[in-house]
Amino acid sequence: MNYWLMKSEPDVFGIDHLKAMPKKTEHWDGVRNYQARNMMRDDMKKGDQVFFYHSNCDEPGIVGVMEVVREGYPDHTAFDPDAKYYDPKSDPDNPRWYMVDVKYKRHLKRNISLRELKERDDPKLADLPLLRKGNRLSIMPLTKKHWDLLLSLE
DNA sequence: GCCAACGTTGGC
DNA sequence: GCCAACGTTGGC
Repeated sequence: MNYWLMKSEPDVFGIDHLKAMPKKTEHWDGVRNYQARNMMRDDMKKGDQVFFYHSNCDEPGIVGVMEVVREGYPDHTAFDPDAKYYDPKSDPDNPRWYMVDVKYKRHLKRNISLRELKERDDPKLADLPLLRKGNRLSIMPLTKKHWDLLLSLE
């Protein structure tokens, strides 16, 4: 089992949106970054646990837990000229972008904010990608140690 | 293959 | 809104 963290802007698609979906499940579309694409296409497996992270908001941080319920498949929104993340270089015969389906599991008892994690300044969290300067990856792998440590803070 | 220009992310 | 830190594009 693998552990991940995925970022989304709460104004666009937050954890409450996910919870409100039928079956509390939604496809994670719109990722247009190759590193993140590769992880969704190749590495994310059914049953993997994922932190839902709210970015670009008043208090960026980890807000909940979800689970991968469908493994990588082509992101069809890339084929749609009217879609926000349309990419003419991706077509159904040779899809460039992939997504996974995730299911809401629960909110954390409290939000674990980025600010708090930085202030904590825990050496065990030093190599957490999230805390590394300039890291803009919207999907990142977590070690079980990081996962457990973060969960223990809730 | 280099690198300047440009676009995006995301914290602040 | 600003801007640092990237990633991508495309001319050469």
